[in-house]
Amino acid sequence: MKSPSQPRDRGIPEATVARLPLYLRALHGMAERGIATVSSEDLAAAAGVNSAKLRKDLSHLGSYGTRGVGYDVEYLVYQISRELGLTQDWAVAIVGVGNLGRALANYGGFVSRGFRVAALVDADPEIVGDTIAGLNVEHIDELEAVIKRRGVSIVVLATPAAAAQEVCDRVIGVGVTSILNFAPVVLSVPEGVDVRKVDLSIELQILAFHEQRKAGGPLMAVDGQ
Amino acid sequence: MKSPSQPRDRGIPEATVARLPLYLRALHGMAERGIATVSSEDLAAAAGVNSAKLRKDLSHLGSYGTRGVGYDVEYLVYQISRELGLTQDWAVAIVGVGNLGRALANYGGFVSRGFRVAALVDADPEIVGDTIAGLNVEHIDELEAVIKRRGVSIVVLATPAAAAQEVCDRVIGVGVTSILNFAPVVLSVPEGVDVRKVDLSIELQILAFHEQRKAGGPLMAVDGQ
DNA sequence: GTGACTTTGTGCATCGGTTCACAAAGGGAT
DNA sequence: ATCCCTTTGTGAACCGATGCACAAAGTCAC
Ligand SMILES: NC(=O)c1ccc[n+]([C@@H]2O[C@H](COP(=O)([O-])OP(=O)(O)OC[C@H]3O[C@@H](n4cnc5c(N)ncnc54)[C@H](O)[C@@H]3O)[C@@H](O)[C@H]2O)c1
Ligand SMILES: NC(=O)c1ccc[n+]([C@@H]2O[C@H](COP(=O)([O-])OP(=O)(O)OC[C@H]3O[C@@H](n4cnc5c(N)ncnc54)[C@H](O)[C@@H]3O)[C@@H](O)[C@H]2O)c1
Repeated sequence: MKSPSQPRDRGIPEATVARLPLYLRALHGMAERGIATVSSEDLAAAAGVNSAKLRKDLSHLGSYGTRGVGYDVEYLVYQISRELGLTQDWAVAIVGVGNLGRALANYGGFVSRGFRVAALVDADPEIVGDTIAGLNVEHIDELEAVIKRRGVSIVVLATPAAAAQEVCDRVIGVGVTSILNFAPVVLSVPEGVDVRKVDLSIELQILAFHEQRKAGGPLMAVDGQ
Repeated sequence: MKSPSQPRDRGIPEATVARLPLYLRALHGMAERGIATVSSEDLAAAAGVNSAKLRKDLSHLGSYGTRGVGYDVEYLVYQISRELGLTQDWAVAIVGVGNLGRALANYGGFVSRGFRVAALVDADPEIVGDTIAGLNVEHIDELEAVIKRRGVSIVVLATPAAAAQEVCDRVIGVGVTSILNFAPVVLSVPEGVDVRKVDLSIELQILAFHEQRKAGGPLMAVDGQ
């Protein structure tokens, strides 16, 4: 059923996709330090993963290594970047310019990859019209217009939880299919829309769970229940 | 090999632990709206998961439901909170009080669960001594002293990448074993220390990957390679 | 009390992901 | 040109997580 001339699978496992940015970061560091080639062992160590996993991950993109030598750093950077879609630049809008939205807007780490903050949108008339990180904050009434005008394809939600679903619905209404959500709510979206969530509070709760285990775990049997 | 009187397994799967906070959030919302009992079906919908998964998750904590009825909301809130260690309060230190650290310090969402921001620490003499969110920013030289004095058990790292490993080593040196890392570096830590990382840029890259697939996926075959 | 109905808790098949371990591939020395 | 050494790419076993499907358990109406 499958032509043998097909070099790539065109179906990269989700777990692999999530690690590619890690490899990319490690490779960038190596490129800066003038390292030309790297073995799977070394790259895996730099990315904090097992070397067999790294090799299997990379094998999903194609056969870009040289046996006995390793991987060419520059070439691998290019291949991973292309696979992730970082060879084009992505216009991102941040909706909700409060504590968090502001921090994100001022963050330089986005631009360094192919992401460009193209719009800031808020509902508070006090904030609308301000210039933050060189961008004018636009009114939420303009949401749809701004997204279309600036060619935004990824929306970052940093509004209060109560407003998140409504904003989400509206941006989906104008064709956005990629959303990064910081509000502590489960967004309901139609098929075909990707939502990734970052929830600080959940991370802390997971840490607390393990911390409790480490500290009082074995003791807890005393209460009998 | 296993006593049947043992009510709980004392070995909750990691995937389950990661979802418990989600259930807890949904339950809190229901408690506020005066809902007394809830079925696995409804709770699962509110948390955005499959109901069989929810039931299996909860079954790891014990048998807290009533067949034919569902789960008592208040009781389940208590059981999950206890399991996650949220019945005690956790002192958190934020190291690196820049854009992001400030946003975190001002965020109310921590306190609402059992987390209390107990200390802010930075290296910049311009910032040290300032009061942010009602807390005095302390100097990084005082790091170890502050952690011990305030009983900090969870550290949030919001320094630049270059400083993260050093700060990490130092807090581990005074007994901290739970770290939430925002800096884009792989931290190397000894056995027994938990690190969770939040990396914005990785989330965007994952979204970009899928966005690219949706947009140009089938077209990409044209380049032949 | 009885029977119909609801909903939990879980055994089981399945799936995706991880890890091991090694044959195949290539480079470089002689 | 041949051999040795290094390192990749991957088959296969393993492991944890998911989801189906249903028997067991409990409620509620009468
Ligand atoms: N600050 C943090 O560290 C942090 C951490 C985790 C999660 N969060 C979550 O991120 C979100 C933002 O947090 P924050 O601390 O920046 O809150 P914030 O109150 O400082 O900012 C929210 C901003 O959203 C704007 N807004 C409100 N309704 C809007 C609407 N309908 N459309 C557009 N903008 C609207 C407000 O005017 C405000 O500027 C919240 O959901 C919060 O729970 C924040
Ligand atoms: N701001 C964001 O939205 C964002 C998003 C993703 C990741 N990050 C990461 O989070 C970290 C912080 O980002 P930011 O935007 O707040 O940067 P920032 O430069 O605004 O803040 C960093 C702070 O750390 C302090 N610092 C430097 N060295 C220190 C040391 N050795 N000990 C203690 N404090 C020290 C600095 O004085 C500064 O106040 C960075 O690693 C960044 O890559 C930030």
